[in-house]
Amino acid sequence: MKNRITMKDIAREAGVSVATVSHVINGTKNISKETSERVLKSIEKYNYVPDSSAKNLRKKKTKTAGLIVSSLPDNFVNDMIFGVEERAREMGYNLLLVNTKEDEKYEEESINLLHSNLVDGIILSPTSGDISYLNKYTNYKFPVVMVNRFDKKIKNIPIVSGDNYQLGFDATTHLLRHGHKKIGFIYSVLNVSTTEERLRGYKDALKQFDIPFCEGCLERGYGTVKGGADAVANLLSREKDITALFTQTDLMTVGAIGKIKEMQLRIPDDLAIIGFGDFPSAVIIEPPVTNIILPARTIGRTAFDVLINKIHNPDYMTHIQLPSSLIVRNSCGC
Amino acid sequence: MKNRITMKDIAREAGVSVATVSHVINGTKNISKETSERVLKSIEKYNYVPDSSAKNLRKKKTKTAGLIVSSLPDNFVNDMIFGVEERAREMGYNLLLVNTKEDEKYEEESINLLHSNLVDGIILSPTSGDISYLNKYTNYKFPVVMVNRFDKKIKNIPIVSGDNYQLGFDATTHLLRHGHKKIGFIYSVLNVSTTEERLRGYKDALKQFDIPFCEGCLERGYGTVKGGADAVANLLSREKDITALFTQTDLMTVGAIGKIKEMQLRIPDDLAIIGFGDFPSAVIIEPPVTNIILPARTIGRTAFDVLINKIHNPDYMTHIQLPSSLIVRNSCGC
DNA sequence: ATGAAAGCGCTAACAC
DNA sequence: GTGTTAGCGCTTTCAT
Repeated sequence: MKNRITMKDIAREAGVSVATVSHVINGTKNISKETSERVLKSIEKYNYVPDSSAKNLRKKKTKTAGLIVSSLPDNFVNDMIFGVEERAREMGYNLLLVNTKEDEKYEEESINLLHSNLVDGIILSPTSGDISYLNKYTNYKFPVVMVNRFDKKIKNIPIVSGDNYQLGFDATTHLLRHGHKKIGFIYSVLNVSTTEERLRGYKDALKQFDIPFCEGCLERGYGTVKGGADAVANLLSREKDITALFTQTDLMTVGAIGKIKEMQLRIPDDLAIIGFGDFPSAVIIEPPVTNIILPARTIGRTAFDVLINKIHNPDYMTHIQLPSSLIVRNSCGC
Repeated sequence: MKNRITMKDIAREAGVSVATVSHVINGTKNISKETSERVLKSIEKYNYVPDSSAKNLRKKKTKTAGLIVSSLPDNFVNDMIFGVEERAREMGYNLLLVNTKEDEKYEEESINLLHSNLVDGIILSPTSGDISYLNKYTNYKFPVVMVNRFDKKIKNIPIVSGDNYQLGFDATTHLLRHGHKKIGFIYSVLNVSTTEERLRGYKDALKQFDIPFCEGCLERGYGTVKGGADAVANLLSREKDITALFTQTDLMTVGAIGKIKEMQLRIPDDLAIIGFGDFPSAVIIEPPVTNIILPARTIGRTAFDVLINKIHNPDYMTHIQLPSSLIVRNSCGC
């Protein structure tokens, strides 16, 4: 393995000092055109790229951000990830991706590692566990922003999320307007702001229609197709008079629909359904499925912008809530 | 912003030298139990984490890998990404994710940047463009492995991909066996091994059934739902006697099915379809769609393992081809 | 078993 | 406009 070219080599080759090389690379000082060109030529010739580690050590910045997601990757999460990635590169940052798969311990380990000057800041979509350990980092101003899921108990941490309360309220209201009185709520993770807020919206919508909240209408399942199917089966065997469903992830929505069809129930006549999160095939399913969505890509992009602000100003705070929208198709009864 | 704790601080606190601290952290030398415990205690107390940049500079290794993908992210690519991510973390590596979106120039820039001691190696799913610039890196043994897509022109680069030739052959043969004589082939990127290999398989299958290859049966579209729909419309308006379709990405498959339904054609009676890449809702679509798949997650994981080998041994070479499998449902006519 | 010190490749303050 | 040099925080060789 040939030894790496360093700035010193370039300097020697161009007959200048390393300081000069550094300055022409970074444009940090006026260097005469001739010298500059000579340096550039050597750089070209040797295909030289400044060592990032050395630079990072010296500048105490890495120009990379960490993105830690915890969910089973569904369409929403994937879009959000690519939103972050897209914005990061637009801003000249690299992106370190970590998927904790709801593993709290691994989440803490990851943050600890990234925090070691590996990244300038972290965008975190946390697990449902106890994440108060985060205060350890945010307290002394290591830039962390929460995306999608948030936890108000953590101090000094900006948040970018969807307006999940309104989302829950709107989806439920829509079903209520179609005359449904008993609406199943299928989720995958509890103690997480997304689910909790939607649930709050769901309950408030019920209240507004003077319909009592029924504890048995809540059903938890694994956040996969299979999980959605199982949840529907359980829910329906327990609460026979449910006439509508509100599912919380696109994978579960698909599983739910599969199970409903398998049970020979008709959508939306026997059972109406609204899912959270759009997915490409929603239109071609019979009937086309009504989804309530959040702008995943924008949430990701915005989270990155907020992180940049936080990096530049350690006291920066905000809670941005992006609005949801209902994509009305037919599974809701419309 | 409080100043970062360094090894020096820990050393002072514990009343030892930095060398000792380093050794207890890394277990690189025998340190007496008492000293060791004292050091550990200080580390704990200050929540100290060694600076990664300094460590990387010194060791000339970063324990992070770069993953550069170029495709519009569909189900296959996403699964592959998480396969790489999963394996990376199992092996104690971090993952830098870059999506070039088929932008050749950005791809080259990214590689150049990552190569600057930012990552120990790169897993690349290249654009369709001319990537011979890669030789510049692989020639002097910077570890790069190609995943999914490959280009034999690059020297000294291991490859992990699906067996796309067999995939194309099998999918086409399956359709042929159902009696189809004119099969549309809908793809999104040309000059890329995945498409080219599948096409080669497609042609060979045709040959085996003594059916002449029809140039007009090939249709290119943008790799999205809309792209798939448009491609079908174009294809069908030109070649009216096509009775089966083989689409190359899951998004295009969905778009194609949507368009077919919109045209009031029946699947599989008027038009059979097999798509590449499975997607969660394939089962609940009417009719359930037959897909031919590649083990995306395994491909990702394997690519990472190959990268590790390449990092340890600069001369390591291989071309691993993972087999495809046909998920027979009903859209093919079965 | 522990410590002193060199040096990884770069940036930036300072000198000329 | 250009060069000298200290030092970022760590690992590691060599002493003791």
